[in-house]
Amino acid sequence: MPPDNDAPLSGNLLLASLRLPDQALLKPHLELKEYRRGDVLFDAGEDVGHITFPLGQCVAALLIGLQDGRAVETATVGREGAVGGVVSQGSLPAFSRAVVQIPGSVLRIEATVLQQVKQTSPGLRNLITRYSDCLLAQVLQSVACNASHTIEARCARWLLGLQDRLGSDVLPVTHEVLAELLGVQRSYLTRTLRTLQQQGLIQVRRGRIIILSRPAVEASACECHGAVKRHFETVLGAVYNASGTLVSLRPAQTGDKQMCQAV
Amino acid sequence: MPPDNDAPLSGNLLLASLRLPDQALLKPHLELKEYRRGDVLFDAGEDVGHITFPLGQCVAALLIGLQDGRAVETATVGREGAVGGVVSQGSLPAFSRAVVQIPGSVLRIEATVLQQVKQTSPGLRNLITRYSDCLLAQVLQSVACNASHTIEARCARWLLGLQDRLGSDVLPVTHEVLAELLGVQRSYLTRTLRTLQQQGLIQVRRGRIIILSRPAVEASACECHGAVKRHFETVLGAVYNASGTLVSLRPAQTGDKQMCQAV
DNA sequence: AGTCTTTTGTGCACTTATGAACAGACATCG
DNA sequence: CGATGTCTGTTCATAAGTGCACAAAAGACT
Repeated sequence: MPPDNDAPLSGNLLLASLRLPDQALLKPHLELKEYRRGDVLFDAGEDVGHITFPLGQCVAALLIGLQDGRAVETATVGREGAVGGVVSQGSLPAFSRAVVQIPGSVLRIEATVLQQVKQTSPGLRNLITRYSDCLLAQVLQSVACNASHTIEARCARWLLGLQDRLGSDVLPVTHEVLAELLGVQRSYLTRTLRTLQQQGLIQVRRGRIIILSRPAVEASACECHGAVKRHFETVLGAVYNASGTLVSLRPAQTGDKQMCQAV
Repeated sequence: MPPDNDAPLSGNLLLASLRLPDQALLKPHLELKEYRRGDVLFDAGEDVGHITFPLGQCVAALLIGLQDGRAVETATVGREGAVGGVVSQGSLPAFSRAVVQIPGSVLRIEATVLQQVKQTSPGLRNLITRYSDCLLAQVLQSVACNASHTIEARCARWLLGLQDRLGSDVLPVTHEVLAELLGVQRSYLTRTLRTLQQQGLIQVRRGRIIILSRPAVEASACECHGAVKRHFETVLGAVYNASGTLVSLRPAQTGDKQMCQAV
């Protein structure tokens, strides 16, 4: 696996937000890979060898497997983030499984190498800390969401989240897959989607869900999507376009450095 | 708030697991405080000024407030952990609210000071990173748990978690409070507790729940409590006594250092 | 075209949980 | 002691979601 020096760092918003010198530090170590739906980046209990940065439309999910065989999604990660030892720094066994949901390409770097580069780059340390905080926020919100909100609201929330990451109205997921991720019954989810369709919010097609009116979907969704989005804005300087899609992260600022000098 | 140099570091398992030189670094900056039930350590959106280490039986909860006024618990933290910018390093606005659930004393340190001390102590950096990972694990598991498990199972899980932290069979909580934390209806929770009592697992008293048979409660609980406990064991070297209570964390090891040199 | 597989739609019995209301029990404090 | 406030027990109607079974539709493949 020879490092790919033409790696398109700009395809991942975290990497793109780094200053050029920091990007240059990482570039020689980044490896470009393709993944297909269902590919497992790492499994619970395994050592996380690499940090993976999804590019473009690629989306991965962090899953927690339960005894009854189900595997519930705890976080979604697209080109706005990274997967693998983000918090644990890659040196601890993973608690969750990471699975590719929407196929695409990624850049990845060996966890140990990333640690070394971090030593020399306050900007990188700062960025990863801020992203860690956003990842935690996402998960925290989901705890409350799953405890309190209806399947309809959670489903709408999930659709918005995927749209943000894909930048497309056409979401390539089956009812089956979505039901599993949400941890609910497939047949009930079908009915829920049907309801949303009848209200004109979405269109259900075999293997894909098409968002017709994002504002209407937002109205059906719980507040959780918005709450997490806001945290991404304040902490990572996330910028969204008119249709709600995440387009960039604010580059690291001088003031930020201070935060992570010690880290 | 003059530093308290007689601070009983041993009352918090994280602090106690530090080597003596690291403890000495922190000691002059630690402030001993008392908290009562309901005291708010910080609120969502606020800057987190301090990292707080609960001592003895003191327990705090991280809450996510929802639009309908409810506030659901996303994590419980007792003497095994710390609250406040654990992941964000205290330099970012909090996403959750931290509220004292079981009164008691804590040690706390200013976030900026902790950052400075971390610069000089690999052992401390390592410890906090490992704890961060465990905190995340706890939250990840709760996402799946809230999506999939019945209130009865989740309630039993919660009772076990509190017992671990208190080291006592008598849990001082009202139905009202517990229902709010779990994000469920109080009247239904009362029924659930009644069921558990009829099975001889617990005893319900005004303002407290008494665990009669821990093994039986474990059997009623979902796997989530065990899964998180196991992660604490592997990552923090948590040690439990015969009755299941968390008694200590493995001191930092030489090999661990490597992990966080960069951080 | 026809066959096969995957995905979606729907029916039905049943369980889990909500929401609201109210009575009774307990504790505490003057 | 009696008054008061907080907790707990229970009821009832209703909503939300499960679990299973099977039919119908949409693609995919010869």
